[in-house]
This record gives sequence, structure tokens and C-alpha cells, in this order.
Amino acid sequence: MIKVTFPDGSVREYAAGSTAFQIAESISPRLANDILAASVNGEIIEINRPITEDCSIKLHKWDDAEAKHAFWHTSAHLMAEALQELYPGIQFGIGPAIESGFYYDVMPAAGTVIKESDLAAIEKKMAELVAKKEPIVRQDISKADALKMFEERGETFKCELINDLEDGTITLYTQGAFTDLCRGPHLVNTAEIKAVKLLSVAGAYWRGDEKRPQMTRIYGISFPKKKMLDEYLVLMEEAKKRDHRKIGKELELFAFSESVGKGLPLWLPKGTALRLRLEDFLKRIQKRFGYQQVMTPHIGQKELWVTSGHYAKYGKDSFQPIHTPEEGEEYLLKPMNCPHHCEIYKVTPHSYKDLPLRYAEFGTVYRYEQSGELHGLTRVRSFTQDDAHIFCRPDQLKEEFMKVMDIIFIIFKALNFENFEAQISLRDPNNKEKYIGSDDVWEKAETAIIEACEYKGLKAKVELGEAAFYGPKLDFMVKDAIGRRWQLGTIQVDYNLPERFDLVYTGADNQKHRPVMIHRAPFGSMERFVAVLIEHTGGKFPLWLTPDQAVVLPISEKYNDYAKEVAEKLAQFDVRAIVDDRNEKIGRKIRDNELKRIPYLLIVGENEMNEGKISVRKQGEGDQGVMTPDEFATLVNDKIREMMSEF
RNA sequence: GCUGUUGUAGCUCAGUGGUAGAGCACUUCCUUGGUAAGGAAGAGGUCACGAGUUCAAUCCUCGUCAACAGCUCCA
Repeated sequence: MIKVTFPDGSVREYAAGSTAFQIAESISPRLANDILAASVNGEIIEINRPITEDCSIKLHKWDDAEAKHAFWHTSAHLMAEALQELYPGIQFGIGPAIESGFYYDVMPAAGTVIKESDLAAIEKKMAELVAKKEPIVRQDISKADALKMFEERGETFKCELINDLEDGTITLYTQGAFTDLCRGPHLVNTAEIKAVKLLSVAGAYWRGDEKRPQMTRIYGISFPKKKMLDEYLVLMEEAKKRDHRKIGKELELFAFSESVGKGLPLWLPKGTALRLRLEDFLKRIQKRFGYQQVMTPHIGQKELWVTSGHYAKYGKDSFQPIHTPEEGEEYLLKPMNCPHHCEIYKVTPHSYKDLPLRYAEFGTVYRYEQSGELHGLTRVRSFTQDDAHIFCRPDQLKEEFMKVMDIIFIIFKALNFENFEAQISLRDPNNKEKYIGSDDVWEKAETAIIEACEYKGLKAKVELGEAAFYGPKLDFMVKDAIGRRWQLGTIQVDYNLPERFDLVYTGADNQKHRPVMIHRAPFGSMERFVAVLIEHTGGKFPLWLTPDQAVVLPISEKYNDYAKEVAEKLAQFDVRAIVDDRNEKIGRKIRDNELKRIPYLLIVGENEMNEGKISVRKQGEGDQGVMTPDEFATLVNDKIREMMSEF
């Protein structure tokens, strides 16, 4: 007999060799029917694997990530089985479950291409296989046998994987005619997979290496019920409606022009209004935190970038130098603002009493991103960082770092970005030549960041090898409408640039000392931040940010002039209202998404005009009563002030 | 940069080897005042660009540009 401990702490006894399925069955047949996988002493296993010793157990139903993982992993195998039948000679790479769904990297036989239009046929084949209700069988195999087996099948990719595995830990999973090298765990039968949708085909490099062969990656998702798939697809459709590229076009916030060049966004009047309000908001906070605004040119001499180290590292992959009539003279578009700010620091001598100095600039930078990387406003070639550089004494570093964290928290709170993730990016200890600066300096900087996060109680994921080449950083990520992660705020500690630019301050001991530098951008870039903001709000911006706060609707053309009068009056109070005087089209215009996103609707007709008033409605809240334009402006401004005073 | 897909009216898209269509938007008129109304007429497109095949190309072929999905990158 073995003792099995359940999550609630209760303990039951079962015969040795019982399976999770049998254990579930002893609780209720329904549970047994629902479970897809089980955690036994922390290891996730199939529900038909015999359990031979005392353990703690957790039974996983579909709602658990562990169950979904097994489900999707099995779906990947099922797809592979279908591919094996449909494409003789196909080779397999890896086929894991991912956050939502699964994929398999495959290499079809030479001359064969799998296209998006082929997916339906593969889905059909998968459905046929599911109907066979094939059990999935797990089998241990020695390394030598595994190699022999996959070599015979000509599976060079699998052999490479096996070579990296340790003998004694290798397992195979088989369903029907398909056997795959796999650690598991899996479902016990493919029949559970009731609904499959293959989503897309893409190229993916073998083992993520640009220099190795590109395989065909097929993405898909599957569910235990058809209805769940339908709901998922509807959800994805909904998410696509929040795409910032779509809304940005609809609301006339920004645009791109082939003539200007790809990745170079044009901010339209409304988008600019929105962005300026964000900038003003941050400026207000920064003023309170002791920042000073500075301004610097968009170009700088080549030597500046040689000094900073950027030229050697990125010169070839960036916008090419600007030449002047002067022989040998070269300027570069700035890929960042730091060197300029370092030069500002150097203009005057500094005492330890002056520090910290905080220079802030909304600085536009230019980076030649790979063409395939460009993406709406989230990844562009010219963007404006809400940049600042803090020059401080080493003993001030931690406090300054935490103050920057505070600014980021204020901003995320103001905009309801609750689901952000923090990531501490450190150096790759095995690849130190990728970075500039001494070990000592790196260790100090990395420690400072980790301690600051601990002090602030921020749960941050630590990633090795993700640091900037000049220093470690703390990044804040937010997801977009369809779950892609984007880095927004960033705080980076830098001991290297002060060294390279020979920045100094005079200490209490009358000696020269090296300041530490913090790079930081709470928004990250205005472009990316606005993009993510659009996706979070679906274009319904909070009152204080929205490009237009109200729309004035005269109920017939007799009141057009009065409507315009109202809008002008409101403008005097800094409330932006647009007049929609196309009276005969009111119904249609209202249908327009743009107007639906404006928070206030002001209706004017005979009664209102005679009394010098307006009827006020608010999106989602209905009638707000009849009032004068002054009163309305006060109402709006009070709400904005209330919001601002919170931060 | 790589793999795949796409490019037709302001927007969303249909379509054809014989120089183009719908819905919405736009203009004018009629109807309707209180809020996602209806009717009539009209304007609007070198079918991304360049070359080739053809009697004839928006459609077939190749190239270029741009966009989309993913990979790789990301100061």
C-alpha cells in the first residue's frame, strides 16, 4: 500500500501501482472523467502511469495550466502523426505546447512546401485520427537504441536532440503509427482532442539559430470541446478589433507613408494631442522628483559614438553616417540620448553636493531595425524616448533607482496597467565579451538592482544574458491585445559611460570621483506606450487623455451656430469638443466608432439654446443633466484635476 | 534579414485573360427633429510599381516596394 496526500492535506491509502485515474475514480467517477494529467511529487505525469511510492498528488482538470500543457503537447503529436501520413519523408524537430496552443517544427521532404492553404487538409486528417481513439503508450529506451531507431528513420534533427540527452532519461511516446521522442507528459488517448484549429504556418530556425536550417513551424490550438474552440476564436476576433494599428487609423492618431519610409511614424493632430498630454503628465511628475528638462540635437559627430562604444558595436547595422562638405567629417543620427547628456554633464564641474543630477528629455532616436521586425507603433525606426539620465554618487544609487521605480508605479497606476511583469536582465556569465566594462562594476550594478527590487517588494523575473551591452537593467513588460509582450518602462544602471566620457565630481575629500549613471524611460517610448495604451483601452481613453472630450450635436441646423458657440466657449476652458453639424446624418455619424469613443455627448436644441445651456450625456452613464457650458467645463476640469491630484 | 501570405474606391472587401463591382463613408435633393432613421441621384479607381508572355494583362511569369503572421534580432 502507498500513502497519497491530497492538496487539502488529507491522506488516503491505495494499492501500490495505482494510477491517478484510479485514485480520481475512488473520489468520483466524474472527476476521473475530467482529469487530464496529474502532479505526483511535483512531477507531471499521465493519468495511467502506475504510482509506486508514497506521494503528494494533484489531479489536473482542463482549467489547470498543467492539464492544458499535456493536452496541447499531445495535440502537437497528433498533428505530427497526421503530417507523417500526408507528407512522406517529413522530418520532425520539436513540437511543444505553448502559452496558448502548440506548434511543431517540421522539415518536409525536399521540394515539398506546406502552405496555409494546406492546413484544412491536415486538420481533417487529425480528426480522422482522433476518431480511431488511439491510446498513447509511453516507453523507456536506451540512448543507443533511440539513436539507432531515429537514424534508421533518417530523422537527423531528432538524433541531434537525443545526443544532447542523458542515457536513462529517454522516453518515447507512441500513438497509432507515430512514435516520437518525448519527455511527456501526455493524455492517455487522442480521443480527448475534440476540436482542433491550425492557425498559421511560419518559418522558424532550427534551435533558434539564424545560421541553421529554417524549418516550417505550424501553429495550432485544440480544446476538449468544440464550443470552447468557438469561444476562443471569437475572443481572438474581439482582440483583433483592439489592434492599435486598426484603431490608430480609425481615430486618425498616426499613419505611415511609403514615401516617408517604413517604420517612420507620422503623428496626426489627434495622436499628437494624446501624446502631448502623456508627456505633460510625466513632466509634471518629473518636476516633483527633481528632474530638469534639457534638449539636444538629433545628430552628433561620429567621434561621440566612438567614445560611447556604440559605433564599434552597432555602426554597421544602423542608419549610415551623414557626410558634410568637409572632408572626412561624419555625423550619426542618434540611436540614443545618453552621450549628449553626458556632454551636458561635462559642461560644468560638479561637487558631490550637486548630485544627483537628473536630466530629462523627450529625445527622438533613430535605429535601423530589421525590416521584418517593424510592427505598427510598437517597433519603429524613429521613436521618442521619455528619456532621462541620472548622475549620482555610488551611495545614492539604490535610492535613486527606487525613486525611478516609484515613477513607473505612478504611471502604471494612473493608466490601470495592472498586469505588468518585471524582469531583471543580467549579463550572460558565459559570454562576457559581449559586454563592455569590468566584472567588478557589473557585479555592483547587478546587486544594486536586485536589492532595490527586494526592498520595494517587486517580484521580478531574473533573465541571464538579457542585459544591455553597457549595463544590467530592470524592464517592465505589458501584454498587448493578443497577448504579445512588449517592453515599456526600463531602468538601466551604467558604470561604463561615465568611465568612457570621463565624468567626474569632486568629493568631500577634494578628490575626483566617478558618478554612476542611471538611464531610465518610464514609458519606454512614446510610440510603443501609446500603442499599448490603445490596445488596453480599445481606443476609449480616459477623460484626461482623450483627444476629444466631447462632441456637440445640434438636433437640427437651426442650432448649428449655437453648437459652434458652445465648442468655442469650452475651448476657452481647455475642454476640447468637436461639433457634428451634419444634422441629417446624426444617426449614421453616431454609429461611427470614433464618436462612440468620445466620453461626452452634448445635445443642443431649442430649449438649450434659449437658456444658454447644453444637455449632457456620458458614455455608459447616460444623462448628466442640463447645464451651462461653463458648468460642464468645470465638471470636466474638476474630474481631471481630481485624477491628477491622486498622483 | 529569413519563411509564408497579401496589395482592387476614403474604409471593409468581392471579382474577371477582352481597360471593374458591393456595403459603409463622401456630395446634392427629399423625408425625419431629442439620437446607431429612410429614400433618390451623383462623384470617386493607370486594380502597389516595373518588366515579360499575349492580338489583348488588374488577372499569367519574374523583379521591386509596402503591409500582415511567425522566426532571428532589438542600443
